[in-house]
Amino acid sequence: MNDFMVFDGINENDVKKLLNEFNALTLHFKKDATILSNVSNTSSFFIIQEGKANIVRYNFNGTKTIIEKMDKGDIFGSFSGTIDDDLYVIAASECDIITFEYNKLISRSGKNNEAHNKLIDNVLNKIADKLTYYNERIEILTEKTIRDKLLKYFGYLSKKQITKAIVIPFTLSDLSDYLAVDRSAMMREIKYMNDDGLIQSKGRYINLKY
Amino acid sequence: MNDFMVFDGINENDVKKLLNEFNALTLHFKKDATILSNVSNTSSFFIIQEGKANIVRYNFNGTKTIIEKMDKGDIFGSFSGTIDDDLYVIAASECDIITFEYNKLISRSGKNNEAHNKLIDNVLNKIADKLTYYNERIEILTEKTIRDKLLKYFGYLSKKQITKAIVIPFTLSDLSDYLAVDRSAMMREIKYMNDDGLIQSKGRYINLKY
DNA sequence: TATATATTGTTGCAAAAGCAACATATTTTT
DNA sequence: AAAAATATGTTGCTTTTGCAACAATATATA
Repeated sequence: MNDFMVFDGINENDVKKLLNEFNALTLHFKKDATILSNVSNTSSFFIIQEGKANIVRYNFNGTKTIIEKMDKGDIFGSFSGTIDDDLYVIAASECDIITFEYNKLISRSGKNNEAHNKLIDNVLNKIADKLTYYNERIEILTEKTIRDKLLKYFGYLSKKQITKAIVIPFTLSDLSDYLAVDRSAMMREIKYMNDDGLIQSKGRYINLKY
Repeated sequence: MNDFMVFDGINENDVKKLLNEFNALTLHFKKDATILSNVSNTSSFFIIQEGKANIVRYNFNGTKTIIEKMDKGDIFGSFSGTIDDDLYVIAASECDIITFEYNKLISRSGKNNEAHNKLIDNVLNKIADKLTYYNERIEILTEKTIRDKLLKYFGYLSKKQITKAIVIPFTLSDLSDYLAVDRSAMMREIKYMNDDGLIQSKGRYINLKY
């Protein structure tokens, strides 16, 4: 989701010491393996050391919904935010996951304070980033029309990519999922926006004309 | 949003000491006063000690949107999550706000460790709650039809209120805002749901029949 | 207790969006 | 390089939703 790691700013030795104190485990998963079931009930804390993972809901009708796509450096655990118990974390690629008890993170011992402080700071920042990301999505989803959703999304993207020549970072199908609209209806709207001169686009490459 | 305070589990004396160390200020605001403008750029941390406040966006066309309603015990600051700069925090009632530099919270001195640890734990939990709340809203907003949105919302509410005889905790107008749908269309759908025997409702009082 | 203000409830009509069923293009796998 | 699998692009038709403009209650304020 964001590009920093929770161990940034802590030297490698201190990271080792901390993980040791926490009785942390590093687990390896193959693609599509279940990393965690029943997300809301875990007392553990997870860090994606390497690879990708998704938070997924399996719906009663057999379909699955990707609640969140996570990358290297992302964290998850019961704080990931849900009151549902049908959520899973699934490896989206081969990945290495560090895990330890959430309590260890919070309750500090005397030693290694600097490193521990920095870690907590990083975790807070990570969660804050997650909040920002969620907030952004809510802002988009509360827009009434597909066009307004697209415009808001493009706006955010333009801000992040610091250009009006934006590139959608996933497939258009995924975009329609993200915006929670029908894909064909979204394609139609993109066409209309081209017709109206609002944008000039080809596939995932979009030029904002405003 | 949730019912615990960030100072829960810390004795009053330690709270005072901490706030002193943090150079915290307690500010009083009258209803509709601006507590904070440019939310995303603050380096301060805020706690609602008493009263209510809203995170609000003033749209270019003059309308305002309530992004989040906050109560006693809620916290806000740049972590509140937004990349926009047109957000304000407005007092929704008379209120007392505690504020100090976010840095003070993170960087721990030698003394008062127990209390400080507990505070950070509470803050993490608060933010995690916020995440849960946001996540829930996203889940609802991604439902396709108004009926599905209502059903999902009612489901969550039923879980929280531990009954099928739920009471919507705000006006139906506010509910339509929360669901991001037209109010009259929502009213119509509620009527249809009554007709279909899915629910039995009168105003904000709803009996789930499933 | 009037009066004003806010909330709930209702409806016809128009606009937007979803669905389904394709064709075409691109990417991945064998 | 073929074949298979994904992804993109398009359209007619139907359903859902939004909008606007009300009436009827309920709640707050003078």
